[in-house]
Amino acid sequence: MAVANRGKEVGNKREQILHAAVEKFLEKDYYQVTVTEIAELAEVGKGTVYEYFSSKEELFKESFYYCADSYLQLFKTHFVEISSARQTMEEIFVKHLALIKENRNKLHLLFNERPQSLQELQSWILERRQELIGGVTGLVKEGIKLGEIRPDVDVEMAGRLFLALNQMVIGEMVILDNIELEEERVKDLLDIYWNGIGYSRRWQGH
Amino acid sequence: MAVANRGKEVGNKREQILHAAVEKFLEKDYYQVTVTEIAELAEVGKGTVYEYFSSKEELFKESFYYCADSYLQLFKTHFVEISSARQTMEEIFVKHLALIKENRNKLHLLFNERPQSLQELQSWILERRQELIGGVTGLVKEGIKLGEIRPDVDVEMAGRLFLALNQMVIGEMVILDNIELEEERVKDLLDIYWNGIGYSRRWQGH
Amino acid sequence: MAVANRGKEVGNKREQILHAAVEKFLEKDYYQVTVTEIAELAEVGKGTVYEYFSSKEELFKESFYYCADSYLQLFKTHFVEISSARQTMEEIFVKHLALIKENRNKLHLLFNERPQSLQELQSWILERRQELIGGVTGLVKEGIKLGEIRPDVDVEMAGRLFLALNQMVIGEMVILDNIELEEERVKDLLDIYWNGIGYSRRWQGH
Amino acid sequence: MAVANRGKEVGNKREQILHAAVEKFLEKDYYQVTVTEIAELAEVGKGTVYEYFSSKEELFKESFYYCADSYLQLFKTHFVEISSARQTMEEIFVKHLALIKENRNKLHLLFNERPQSLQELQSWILERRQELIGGVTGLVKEGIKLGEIRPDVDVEMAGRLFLALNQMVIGEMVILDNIELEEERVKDLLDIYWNGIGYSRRWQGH
DNA sequence: AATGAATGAGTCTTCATTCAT
DNA sequence: CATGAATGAAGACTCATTCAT
Repeated sequence: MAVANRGKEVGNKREQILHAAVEKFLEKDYYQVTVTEIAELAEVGKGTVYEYFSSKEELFKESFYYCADSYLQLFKTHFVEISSARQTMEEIFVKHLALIKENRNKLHLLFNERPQSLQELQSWILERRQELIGGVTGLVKEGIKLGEIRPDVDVEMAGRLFLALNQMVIGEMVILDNIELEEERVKDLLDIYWNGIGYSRRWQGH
Repeated sequence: MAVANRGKEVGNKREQILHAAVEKFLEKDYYQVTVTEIAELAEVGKGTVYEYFSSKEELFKESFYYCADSYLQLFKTHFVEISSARQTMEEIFVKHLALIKENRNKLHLLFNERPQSLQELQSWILERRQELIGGVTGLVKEGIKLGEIRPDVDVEMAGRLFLALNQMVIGEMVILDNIELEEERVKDLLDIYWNGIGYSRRWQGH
Repeated sequence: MAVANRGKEVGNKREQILHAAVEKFLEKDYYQVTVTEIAELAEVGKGTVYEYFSSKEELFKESFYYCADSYLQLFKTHFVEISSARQTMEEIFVKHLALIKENRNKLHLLFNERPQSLQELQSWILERRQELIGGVTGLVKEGIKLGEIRPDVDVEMAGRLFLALNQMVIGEMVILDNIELEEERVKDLLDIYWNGIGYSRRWQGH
Repeated sequence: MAVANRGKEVGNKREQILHAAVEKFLEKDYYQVTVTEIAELAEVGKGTVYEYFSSKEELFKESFYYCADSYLQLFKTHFVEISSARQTMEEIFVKHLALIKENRNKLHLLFNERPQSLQELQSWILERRQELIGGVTGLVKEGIKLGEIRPDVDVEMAGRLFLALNQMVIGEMVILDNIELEEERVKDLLDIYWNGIGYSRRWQGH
């Protein structure tokens, strides 16, 4: 018994269950995952799940928060002390790609079907989203201050578009996962975002 | 008359049910909508639903296809005989916005979570998506030929980004529906797409 | 239309339906046959079935009677004017075998699952059975009178056993249909019935 | 005690359900018995039935096997170490009769109509039947070796007929249950089987 | 007479949750 | 704390029967 428990901390069981839940919710729909299944994978009794989580919905929410965390962190750590908007965006973008490659699964959960009935979760997502938008919009403003971004740009739209860009990459790789985006091509996306696709004087000059 | 009506009647019942289904599926999860509920809304017997649709899954698929149709048409009608890529994109973009305003609901279904278990549906969506990507990529190529778009752009990425742009608008308006995008601001998005956000010489010249 | 109807009599529809029903009930359980199925095979509308038969149960009963008829006839025609019990039994036995070979299907219905709820049918079967038993018992009595059958035999048991013999052949061939009984071997059965299996003086004498 | 009881308890619930199922299936058709009904009779929740049996079909099969067991045992225990075929057959026959009187109900299930759709069950029955036939055929062969049975008899047919004899008794008593066979008369059947009904020299000598 | 669209009662089965041990 | 046997509400689906045309 001691051996079996080696390395396991207090609060261990809760985590076992949470991990099992995440694994299952990544694999299948909320509705297609059964509590029994999770309990089995976590190697605990079905009743034990209810010792730590009040319901299947709660368990899903916690799983979702758990998976969302690293994703949100990625952005947040870049919203402070910017020396260059362009560079920061590139960093976010590249790390984003790396994160996806590493955690393809974890992210999947974020975009899987989730029960609309979990109103609390929906609100949470909206709030986080507002935070993100606020963050990237701030980034754009900073870029304008720094003279990197043209001052007539609609800062909020620009921010939202940057998010959309990032999420597009997720869409391609995680949801549809039928494409293996190379870093090069992904950077092209950012280039388009920065320079536009239009053939202006700038390019004519070449 | 009898003959003409018989056909209509049949179509009517089927449509009644389909409309009811769409309405319900817009309101709730696939799994949270019951066939009984749909039958009641359609004001037909439960068994009648099964006269026209072989299963709940089929009913959902048909609902989805029904809602997807106008959306897909929007793009497809613009993929032929282009005189200007910029103008075409603007047209698509504006009509897209109009469509959203008119059919907020129908579109909602397209972007709602859908059960991954409906594998056939997933494939259908992927295929349609590939078509769309092909279409917009073609549009970009055309733009290059016409000298509107810079030739060094990654055409596929540019195409995908255009799609992402459009879908972003949906995301903002339909899914989150917490914002009432004005046409002006939406056009700003397209401007960013075309000219980029970067402060290049072009802007410095002003 | 005239061509399609050629050879069809009045009362035709009823027979079409009955034949279709028999065919279906031979193929599958009462409960696994649907009225729709029968109507389709009979090439009539579902409602038409109910014009001629008041219910599915009634339709089954009629099908059963129809199939039972030829079987019962076989015996009945031999219960009159007997010159030799042994010979009559052989005749019945051989014809029985022939009937089975010809109508394997029709007989199948008689032994297929039938809804116990059809009390009326159960009674009918019991009555017919009593008739048969009466008949064969009479045959045995006749045999005794004619000096062919030993007078100390329990006539009713002997009669019932003769029936069992016949039904065994059906059991082997129709229900289990995993054996192709040759006429020779079947006659051996009758021989056993007539002479017993015991090694009595009779045989010792050889 | 706890351990011993736990096992018993589990067995008990399963048996409760099985007994209830047998009772119901004896009473009515497979298709006319509902799982709810069985659960009620067993005094357990509907869901509990599915804890112990994966489906209604499975429950029926188990009920059938349960009922078939004692019947099959009866024969099997007599297929070893025979000193007299005649005596063994009599023993089987008499015990068969006793078994019927005791377990009229359980046996009923065996000879009730059963849904042909339960293919697995049909196979099982055929296999058991082959075993029985093999057994009784062996018995006949033994009888020939022992000089009790005439050597020119078709052993398989003789075996099958012996089975038919036994089943006839069931048929008369259990299925039709309109007759209360006395042991005497039943033995007469065996006598016919052994000595035949024919009036040979043997009898003329009396 | 003939039809077949419409119906809804009735079934099996699943699974989140509870609670006695 | 931990368990898992027991539960029953809920839902998809079938099909005999009816009835308007």
